[in-house]
Amino acid sequence: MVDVGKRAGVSAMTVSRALKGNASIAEPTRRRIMEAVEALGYVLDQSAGSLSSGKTGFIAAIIPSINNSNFSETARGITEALADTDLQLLLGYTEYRIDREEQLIESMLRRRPEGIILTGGAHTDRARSMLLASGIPVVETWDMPESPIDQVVGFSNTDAMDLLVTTLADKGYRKFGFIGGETSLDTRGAQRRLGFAKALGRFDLPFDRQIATGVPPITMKQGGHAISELLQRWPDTEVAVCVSDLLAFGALMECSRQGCVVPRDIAIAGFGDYEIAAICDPGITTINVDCYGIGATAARSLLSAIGRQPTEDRPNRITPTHFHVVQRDSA
Amino acid sequence: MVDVGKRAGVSAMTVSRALKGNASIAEPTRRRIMEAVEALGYVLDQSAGSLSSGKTGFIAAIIPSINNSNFSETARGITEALADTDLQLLLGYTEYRIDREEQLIESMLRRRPEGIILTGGAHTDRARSMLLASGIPVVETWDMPESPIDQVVGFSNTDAMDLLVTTLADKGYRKFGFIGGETSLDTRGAQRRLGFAKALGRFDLPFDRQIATGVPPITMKQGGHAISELLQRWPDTEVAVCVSDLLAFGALMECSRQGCVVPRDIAIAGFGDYEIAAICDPGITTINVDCYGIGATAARSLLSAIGRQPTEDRPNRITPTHFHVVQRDSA
DNA sequence: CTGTTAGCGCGTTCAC
DNA sequence: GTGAACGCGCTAACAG
Repeated sequence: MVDVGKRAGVSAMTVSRALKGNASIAEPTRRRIMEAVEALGYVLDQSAGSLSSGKTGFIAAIIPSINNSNFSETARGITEALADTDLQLLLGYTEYRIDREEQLIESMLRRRPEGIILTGGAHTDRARSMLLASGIPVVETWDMPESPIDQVVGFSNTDAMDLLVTTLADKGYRKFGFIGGETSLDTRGAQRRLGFAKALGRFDLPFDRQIATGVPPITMKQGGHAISELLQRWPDTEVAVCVSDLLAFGALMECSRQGCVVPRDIAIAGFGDYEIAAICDPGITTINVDCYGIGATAARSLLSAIGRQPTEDRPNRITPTHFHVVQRDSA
Repeated sequence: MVDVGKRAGVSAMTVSRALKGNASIAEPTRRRIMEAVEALGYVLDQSAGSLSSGKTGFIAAIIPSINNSNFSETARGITEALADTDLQLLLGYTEYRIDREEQLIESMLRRRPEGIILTGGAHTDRARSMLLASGIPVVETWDMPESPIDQVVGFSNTDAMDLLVTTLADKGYRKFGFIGGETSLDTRGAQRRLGFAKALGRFDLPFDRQIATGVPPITMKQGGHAISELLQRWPDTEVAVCVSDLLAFGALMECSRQGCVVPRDIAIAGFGDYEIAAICDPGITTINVDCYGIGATAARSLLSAIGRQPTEDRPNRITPTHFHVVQRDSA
């Protein structure tokens, strides 16, 4: 930067101001500086700038998996909301492991992000205390935690699944099966399972037809195995409710292979409203949870919290996001 | 850090050494320091550390879309390869826009990454010169560029598609259709289209049955529209070759809705070997391109280049990655 | 509008 | 095995 200054005949300070753009610089000076910058191929060193200014320009976000379009949509929402700012997204993924989340939080905190967005409300104690000690705003998403760390932008997975099952029961289904993963690792899955039981409980229907199929990430393939197992153990099941559309799709295809017609022989429902749910034949009845909106809203909340946003409306600590049933042909 | 030192009765310097772990510290001292760190919830400030040491600990990677499992697998490969190092991934996505790539490269270069991984070989001139000026190792992936910037880990999209089409022609198909996107934006798609024409040219078969369906990201839905258009314009088409499995799947489902049986009435082939290609019914014949391996190899090449890896074998500037046809029932 | 001074929080280097 | 001085490249604050 000093070199650039020399070449343009000004001090490093003036170069800094010209590059930031928000200070007043004489037009000719500015032009000379820009030319020097071009000629030297100079790019600002933000690590040094952050140290000096105390602002790193980072927002950290942690999602369970990068390879799941529900969560990557949330990441897209965050990115878009940050587009007009000079903030940069530091993205990490946990592969659904809470211990990896803790590591990730620590390594991100080392970069001194100005805010952090998490997925879910389940964290290790150490993670919680590091976040608290950091003093930066935190947004938990995709959940309605009982004891939030700071802000929340999400929905109750239990309520959402409850709504879906209630809708199906209202349509006349009585013999429900549930296909999910090992609950220990997939906290959102566990909550959905709870919603399944809760809804059926209200209808005085049994909710013991449950298949647990491996640890997250849950794959389409597991859906195929699970539906076979479900139908083998309880052949008269009327509807299989899956913890995600990916599982539902795998189940659907397995049925197709076995010559079992959906929804005539068995109905199938999913969760998440992935692209595939709308495209496959029959389309999958599911819950849409506005993944993109969760990310965009979480990012905007963070921006208000760090005073980078005109704070149109006072950001609530808890922002519930919308979800709704999408009726298609599979159930 | 000074505070931690005070609490433990040592200088900040000793704290720094204790936290890095590679220096020799008396065990009792070390324990006192660690206790103080815990008590204060202290987390190292890496921006300051980088400035001082000249190492930021960042590796930058840019992919077209986070919401495409081929590319997110590559990102996973990179992450895994970095797992045993103290390097952190700075991930960005361009939404398939070369101008966004340029912006992204600039904002990443500001963070002074120690290496950078790009997708594809098409970049703006300014992007190229910034990368060159930065002096850091660059790896281009998912392509075989004619004039590489530095290292390359990838394959020829043209050759891969050529192989697929040749395989299909060998099986007896003669009337080929092609479904892709607007070539201007999707460079890899354009190369695949070229491979399609090249292979058919060798067989003296016509390659004019081509549908272009919108700009990337190409969705499953577009596959449905495209196959309808293809069959309307050229009803006797025997096989529809799609630029990606997502398109192929959309086409497959549209056929299913129209009561058109695959592969009896029309065969369909894809590209990328996405999870869905193996699960759907019928399974999609496609090209597997080892997405994960591309990422892992690219990251390892970078590690050697920056001397963070024992450089087992001299990293070649050009590392071709493997691809192969996966035969399933759709074609 | 532009320059000067000081210091961000660490790691490097050298001394003890 | 530990401490002190110094500087990384930049920007905040204050002059002029």
